Amino acid sequence: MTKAPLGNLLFADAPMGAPPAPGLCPIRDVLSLVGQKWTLLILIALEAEPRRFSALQRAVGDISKRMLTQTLRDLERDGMISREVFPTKPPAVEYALTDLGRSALAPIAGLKDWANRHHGAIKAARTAFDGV
Amino acid sequence: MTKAPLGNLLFADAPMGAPPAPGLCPIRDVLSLVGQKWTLLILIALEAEPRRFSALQRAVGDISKRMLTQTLRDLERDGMISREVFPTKPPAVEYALTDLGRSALAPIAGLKDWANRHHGAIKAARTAFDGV
DNA sequence: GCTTGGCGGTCTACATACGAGACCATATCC
DNA sequence: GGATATGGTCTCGTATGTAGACCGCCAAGC
Repeated sequence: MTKAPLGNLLFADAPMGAPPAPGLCPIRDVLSLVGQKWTLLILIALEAEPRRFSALQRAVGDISKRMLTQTLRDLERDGMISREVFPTKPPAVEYALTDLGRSALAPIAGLKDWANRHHGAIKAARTAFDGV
Repeated sequence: MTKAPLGNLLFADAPMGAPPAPGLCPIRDVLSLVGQKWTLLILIALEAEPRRFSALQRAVGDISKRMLTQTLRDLERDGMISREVFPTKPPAVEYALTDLGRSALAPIAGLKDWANRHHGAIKAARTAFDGV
């Protein structure tokens, strides 16, 4: 019973026994998105209002175009944001949160709260550990 | 006012204007831990009871000793788990969740719930996107 | 005509993260 | 002596993440 490796089920309700196929474990899937460096930042930047490519880059500040493009693609692929192209003279591209993307902000806020509450403890633990 | 790049504050309450120093942004810090491949798996494996090194490796299933060691070190450094060595003949080492580590399981559960609820939508969006 | 600058990206190069497996010292079992 | 188990470290090669230069298009300035 407990013989099936955790890696296959990843504390989700996925079937056991199978090799760790992609898409098998919800949490793993979601984390591989959320865990990326810029994902959350972009979601937050879009929370208030839709933004265009360059506006996003300016808002985030230190992200390269390459990473911005890639992260936006990933988010779009997962249905978290929408991408709309306006055929203006210099073509404008606007990105906006979808309902799915907006719904993700709630659990993320929970994580953010935890982070803010316990960040001091983490930093203290780190200092103590490194000081040894 | 909105001139300070988001990257510096990372939607947390960190002071603005400074370069993105490590440890400045709680969320970034926490995510760099949680976003690692094995971190959550190990926290989950330790949720029920403390475990020894080899027991952890067997529980997770497909993790190498190298990654197990490294992830455990990181978790210990951040005060999420404790490490206790028993001077038995073949020395035994037991890992357990600290209070801090245990407190992190709550927000993680929130994320897990969201993942389970919306994983279908994400997979559908992915299929649609890839099918284009 | 020529340059300069913004827009929305792609392409190339490097650093880090990850994975597979050898190796170590000790001790027990057969 | 050989196999097994303990808790690791070390080296190597590969996958992935990240940054920075580059590109074609168009508009404005001169």
